[in-house]
Amino acid sequence: MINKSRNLRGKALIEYKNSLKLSQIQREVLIGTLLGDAIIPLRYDRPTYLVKFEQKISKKAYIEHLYKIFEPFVGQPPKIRNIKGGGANDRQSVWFRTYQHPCFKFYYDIFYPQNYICQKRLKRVPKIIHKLLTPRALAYWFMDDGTFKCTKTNRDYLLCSHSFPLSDQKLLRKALSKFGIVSNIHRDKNKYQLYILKSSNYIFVQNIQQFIHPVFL
DNA sequence: CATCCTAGGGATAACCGGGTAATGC
DNA sequence: GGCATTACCCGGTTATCCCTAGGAT
Ligand SMILES: [Mn+2]
Ligand SMILES: [Mn+2]
Ligand SMILES: [Mn+2]
Repeated sequence: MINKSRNLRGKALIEYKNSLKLSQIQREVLIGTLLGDAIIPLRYDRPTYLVKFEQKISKKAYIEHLYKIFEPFVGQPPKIRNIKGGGANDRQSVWFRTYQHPCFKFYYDIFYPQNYICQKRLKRVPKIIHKLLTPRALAYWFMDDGTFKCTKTNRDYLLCSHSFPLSDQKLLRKALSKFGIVSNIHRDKNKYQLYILKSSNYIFVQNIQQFIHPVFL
C-alpha cells in the first residue's frame, strides 16, 4: 500500500503536475465515480478542479483501492473524518482528494454544466454519457451508487441515481441500453432510480463483475 | 411464484466554509 | 511586505442515498 505524503509545494509541485496525464483507466473510473459518489467541489462558488472521494468507514478498502488508482494525483493519503449530527449516531468516513489539475476541468465542465435558471452548479449527467460509459465506468458507478436485493432465485439490481432529474435518468437509461442492458426508471419518494430488468441481469453482471472490488461481493 | 414497482427510515455521501502555512510574483 | 493562489487542516449540515420490507401484477 502506497501511503505517503508527497510533500511538494511551489515550483516543484507545478513541475510535477506538468508531468501528470490521466490514464485510460483513470478516465473510465472518473466517469463511473462522478456518476456515483465522487465530487468536484466548489469553494466560494469557484470550481476547484480537484476530485474528492469519500465513503463510510466500512468501505475503507474501496477508498484505498481508489487512492491507489489516483495516487499520482494525490498529495495526502486517505484520512478519517468524525461525523456528528443529522439526528443519527456518531460515525466516521474515509476520504481523500486529488491536487487541483487542469485535466479535471473537462470533467467539471461535463458534470457541472452551467444552469441559467439557477446559478448553482449541480452535478448532472453528461449529455455525452452514452459515449463515455464503459463496462469499467459502469462497475465503479455500481460500486458507488448501486445496490441489490436478494430474492429467492435472483437479484433486484438498482442504481441509486436519485440526485439527477428525470431528463438525466433518460440519458442514463439510454447509455445502459448501449450494452443491451434494459432498465426502467422507478420513482423513489420524490426522486428516481434505475431498475435493471431481470432479462438484463446476466448481461449487466457480465459487464461489471471483473471490475468489482471484493468489498462489494 | 417471479418480476416489477412503491415506500419507510437511518445515515451516507455531497455540499459547505472557517482557518493556517507555504510559495511566488 | 502585500497579495494571490493553493495545499492542507478542521469541522457543520442535510438531502439524497442505499437498504430493506412489502404490495401489485
Ligand atoms: Mn449520487
Ligand atoms: Mn455510495
Ligand atoms: Mn451515492
